[in-house]
Amino acid sequence: MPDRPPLTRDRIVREATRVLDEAGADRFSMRRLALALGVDPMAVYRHLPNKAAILHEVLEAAVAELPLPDPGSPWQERVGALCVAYRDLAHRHPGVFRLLYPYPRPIRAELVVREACFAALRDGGLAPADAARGWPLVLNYAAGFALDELAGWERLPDPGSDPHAALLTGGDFPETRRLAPEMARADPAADFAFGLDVLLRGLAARAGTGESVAPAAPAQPEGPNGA
Amino acid sequence: MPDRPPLTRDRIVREATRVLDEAGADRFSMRRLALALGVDPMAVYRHLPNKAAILHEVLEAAVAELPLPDPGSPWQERVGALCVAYRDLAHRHPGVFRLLYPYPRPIRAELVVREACFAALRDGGLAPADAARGWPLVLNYAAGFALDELAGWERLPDPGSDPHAALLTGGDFPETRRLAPEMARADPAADFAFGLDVLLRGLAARAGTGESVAPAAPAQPEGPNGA
DNA sequence: GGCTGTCAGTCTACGCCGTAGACCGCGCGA
DNA sequence: TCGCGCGGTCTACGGCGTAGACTGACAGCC
Repeated sequence: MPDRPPLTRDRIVREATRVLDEAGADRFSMRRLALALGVDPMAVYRHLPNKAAILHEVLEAAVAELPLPDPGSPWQERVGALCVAYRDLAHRHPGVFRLLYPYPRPIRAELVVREACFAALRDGGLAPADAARGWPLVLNYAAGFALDELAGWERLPDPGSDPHAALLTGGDFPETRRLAPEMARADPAADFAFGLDVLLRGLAARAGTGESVAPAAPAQPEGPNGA
Repeated sequence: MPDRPPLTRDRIVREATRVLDEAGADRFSMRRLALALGVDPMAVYRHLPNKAAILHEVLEAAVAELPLPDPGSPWQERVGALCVAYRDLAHRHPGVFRLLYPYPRPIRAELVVREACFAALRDGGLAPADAARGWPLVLNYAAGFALDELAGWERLPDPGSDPHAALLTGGDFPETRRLAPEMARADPAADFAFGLDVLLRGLAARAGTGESVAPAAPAQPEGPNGA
């Protein structure tokens, strides 16, 4: 093993990201990672305690890549920018993103993204409780959309076609059949814009009313309520 | 191995569902399933070709459990009922649901659910293209919300607390800190209703305009919301 | 020089995993 | 009676994550 750059936590995380994106999560193994690093599988354990820790660091690093919206721009633009950032991340790191989305543990780097989202929603006039609820709403939209896109790419070929089309022949699905041409006309950008538009319209409408769904128990006499 | 009920595809799928929900996806193995069935691991292969096929059938069976909304009720109620059905499914089959959501292959049983959703959205006055786009929007909302809930339960204890709270101590997150009490007041039902409300308001507003984002070709510079 | 400790990386081995392929006993039609 | 297919079993292979012992290079100190 001549003149190989020394193993570092950073190099491991970067290489793991690459392997994950190129090979997919289920083909990612310690042995494969070590091979890519030109190193014995056990060498990695000098720097990170186990496979789970490696994956966690990969996710942290990926989320840390997310650009934050300009706090000076209007709140809708900021929410939109966050969604776009998530979608771009999914395109850049598909393997990582598929791990990230249903990931059960909290990610440190996500805090700043959340903070930006909260601030935008508050500026949009949402009551505190609704701003708190808005974050998963926005995140889930962007992430879910991106995951659908990734699944579609994976499916190939004929990217525009409806994945269920082949199954349609049996049953009785008039609406689905009617909408098939719409779905075949793949325009992810327009689709994404549609969902974002619906979300923002909904949030704006909600902010307009000034109301909030009453919390379960009136235990707490409601803190800072007015914007 | 005395007087054991005969192995059938159905029994395998049912037992696999149970094991998956109780042990989680990463502890689900052919050997564990076979043990639960009281049978040699290889016996299962007489009925289903491999592990992936078993998981696929488990997902099909789970999705087939989804109740369909009453086609006579108003469209908003129907969309809401679909979301609730997905959430209930997640509660009933957490292990399965975690597999279901980012699942890349199409599920036959989902066709009827999609059909119901399309019909509701069309009845809500959405243009065909938007009805097609609305389905993933609605599904992703319900599924994403349910996944968040599952992750929260898994995390335990102190279910109401913000998972990031412990990480907050370091940085500067005024909005997050301000909303912390809101987030600690866990009321999933109200949270779910909020998101649904936002979604339905957005969809209704969108239907009201009668407009639809133009499909790719005529290079309309931007949708109603430039990102 | 030798002695010691530390650090980076390697080697071996264990117990899991999915599943290919040979095998076995039984019931049934001929 | 025979043969055969069907349901189930056994053995084995290659790959997995990682514990634990090991090796060599180097630093500090006498």
